[in-house]
Amino acid sequence: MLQLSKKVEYGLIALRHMAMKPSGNVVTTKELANEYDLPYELLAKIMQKLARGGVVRSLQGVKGGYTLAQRPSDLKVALVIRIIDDSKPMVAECYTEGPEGCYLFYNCTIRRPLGKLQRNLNVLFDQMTVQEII
Amino acid sequence: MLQLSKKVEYGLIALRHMAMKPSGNVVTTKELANEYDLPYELLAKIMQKLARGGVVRSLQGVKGGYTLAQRPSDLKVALVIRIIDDSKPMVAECYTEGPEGCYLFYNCTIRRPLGKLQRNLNVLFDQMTVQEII
DNA sequence: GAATATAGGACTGGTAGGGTCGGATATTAT
DNA sequence: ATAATATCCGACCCTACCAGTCCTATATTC
Repeated sequence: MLQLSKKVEYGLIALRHMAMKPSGNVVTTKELANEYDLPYELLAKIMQKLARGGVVRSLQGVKGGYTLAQRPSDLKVALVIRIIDDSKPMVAECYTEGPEGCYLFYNCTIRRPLGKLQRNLNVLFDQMTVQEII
Repeated sequence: MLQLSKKVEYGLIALRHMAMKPSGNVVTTKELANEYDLPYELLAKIMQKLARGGVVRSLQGVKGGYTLAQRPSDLKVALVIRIIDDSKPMVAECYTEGPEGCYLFYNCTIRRPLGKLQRNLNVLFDQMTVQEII
């Protein structure tokens, strides 16, 4: 359906929330889940991914939580998608791999033309930062 | 994963094929399936949808098949997606329905910002025609 | 050491997408 | 007429993926 996954949505909501607080402010998953009524455990996983991806910094322990590891103006939406969904936002899968990825590869007549669309899409996601979604 | 469905891909391949033939040329599903090694029955369904959607004209019977019902330069990729997938290419589902569609609606903080991205995406798909993918 | 936070593996359940099958209908050619 | 060949269309399967849950381990604070 060509649609962002809920995970990405939740991730963006969380990052936006953090971006609106003063820099360095610690936010817990619980707090986020309550505030936006998101499933806690799922959100927790997302935050962990964002932490592994270097987008947020995690602090363990009783006073722990997450802080933004990058300035919102530097944080590209494309990166968030890549981290959470383990993939670039792509129009067709054939843009990742070579001939192995798609049995149509040589027969596929729309790969090249769709590339144009793909590039435009990339630009879109690569330009938009978390700063802009505040 | 934010990716075009295979159905849409197949549909575009078919339409491109037809667009390259002289106008009015009749093409059968069988021919298309053989040429591009696509699953016949699935492609047949897609062609039927395109016919119902007014994108191609169907001719039944032994000498039957499909012809383009619109000039390739008029045929928007967005329309093809809408017809085949029964949906607009959307970033988030909340852009279809009102508050009923999404329980987050009022809490959702990214709807408005994502709208910008959505509009850009719409422009992309609305501008690109089948003519351009030849 | 109790409380509370992240870390992360395992599992479930629903749904949509890709693909298949069977039969009905229309048209042409023999 | 009837055989051949095309679209039409409903029903079905099956697999993969996604959202969501559960449970346990680990780190940190008080």
